[in-house]
Amino acid sequence: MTNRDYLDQILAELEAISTLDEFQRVVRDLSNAIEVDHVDFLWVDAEGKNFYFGTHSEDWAKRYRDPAFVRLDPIVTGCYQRFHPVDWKRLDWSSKSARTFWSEAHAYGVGNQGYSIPVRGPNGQFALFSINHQCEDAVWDSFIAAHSRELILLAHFLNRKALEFEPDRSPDQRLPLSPREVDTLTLLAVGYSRAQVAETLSISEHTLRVYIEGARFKLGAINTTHAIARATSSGLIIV
Amino acid sequence: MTNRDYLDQILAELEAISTLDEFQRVVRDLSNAIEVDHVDFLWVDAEGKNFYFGTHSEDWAKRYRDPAFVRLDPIVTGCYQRFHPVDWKRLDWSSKSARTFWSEAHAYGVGNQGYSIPVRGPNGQFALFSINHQCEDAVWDSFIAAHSRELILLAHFLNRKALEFEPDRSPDQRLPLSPREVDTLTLLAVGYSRAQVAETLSISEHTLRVYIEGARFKLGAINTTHAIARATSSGLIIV
DNA sequence: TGATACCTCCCCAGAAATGGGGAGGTATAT
DNA sequence: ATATACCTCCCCATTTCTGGGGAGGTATCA
Repeated sequence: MTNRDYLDQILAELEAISTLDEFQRVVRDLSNAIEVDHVDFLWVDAEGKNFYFGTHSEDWAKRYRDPAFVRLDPIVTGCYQRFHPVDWKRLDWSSKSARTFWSEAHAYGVGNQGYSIPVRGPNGQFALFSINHQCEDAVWDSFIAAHSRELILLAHFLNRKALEFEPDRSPDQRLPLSPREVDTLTLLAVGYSRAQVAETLSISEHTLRVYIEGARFKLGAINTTHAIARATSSGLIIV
Repeated sequence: MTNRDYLDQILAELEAISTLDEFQRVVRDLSNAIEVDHVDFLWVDAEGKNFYFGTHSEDWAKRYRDPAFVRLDPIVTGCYQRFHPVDWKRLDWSSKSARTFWSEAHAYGVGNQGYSIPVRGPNGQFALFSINHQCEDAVWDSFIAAHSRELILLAHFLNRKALEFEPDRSPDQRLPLSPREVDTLTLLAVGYSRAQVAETLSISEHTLRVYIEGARFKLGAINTTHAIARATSSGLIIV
């Protein structure tokens, strides 16, 4: 990573990838390119399924493929609601479970320094690109200061690539909601009852039902709650 | 943008910003740095409120501050569900409303070439960084090929900065949902009725109600639908 | 050890949502 | 010009959700 052209080469290599195996290989090679002990890449798709690999041991990786386990990791939970890249030192390690997790990670060979970059996709997909190393704070801090931009770009490209492996849920393949259907769902999503929505939109409640049912059908939802969940999580309505 | 150190300088400048005015100024200066006719930055926060500025005319900008208007722009709608940066030429301009929009944009001084980069925040925040220019296709294509990485990084940093101006909705300030509450909401979000959820979780429907009400309270939601909308859009549950 | 939060169970009545079926008027696109 | 999608209105019976109130056992954190 000392030479910037090296980054260009990695990104070009990443663009060219077409299989998951190649993807894994490129990610693993990153630890040499970046010159850190470990890198890993966690990706949670729109359905909540996990996808993980890196240079850590296979035992450790296996645990990350369990969605329930992942949510125990303070690093993941710490980054999930955030946007900025995070140095692991800055996370909250005060709780007992967090410290347990940390010592367990150590046992699996995870080093003392880490830096994670969260990136997100359009339907709530979540990618976390992390680098991990064993060294002193000062060394690490200056390393991060020097390379954070390259790392961000890498995280961005890794996420983009991961998205290509997701089954297609593009908007073109969905029936688009009509304006009234969007209005209806939007108001329902902010807690209005059907009567209130009908009044707000100045239409009869009967008419309203037509929209709700239309939206349910288009979204493949079996009830209103389901429709709201689908519409919000796919960005069709904004709450 | 010919010199890469220039990018570093811009990013450093961006980091140091603390007011919206400075932010606007830096964004506008980008058109010189990147050497294009126009740049603009649209940002939709977690509540759906818009935030827009750039080098386009104030009249044009005014329209973008209306959330309803923004959703008419084929560029915005085209990027909203996507992840990759998009060249405007590749968008769907076939519909009449899209063409109307385009000719109107021209009347406001928008050039023929454009490139937009969508980036997202943890709670569904959406940023769209666009550059716009008047030139021939070949010139534009090679320009984009040369600079797409810098532009992506810029979009990323602009979004990060914009998030700093958002009122704090960090997870720390929210009451966390209990595991059972998450289970409950998750199953409701996939369309289960209360009876089905109770059966799935092997608890009584009465108990289930306690969780639903607990979750509603914590999310500040006035009914279940509202709670689902909040939970999905803030990533507390994954659908 | 005490506070706090979590999980679990129960009743009842009123309010709201759902399912199914039918129909006319208006834009817009091909 | 014709098809397609959208917007609007209406009834009835059944299922589902909501509001309010009460209570005991367990884990965790300070």
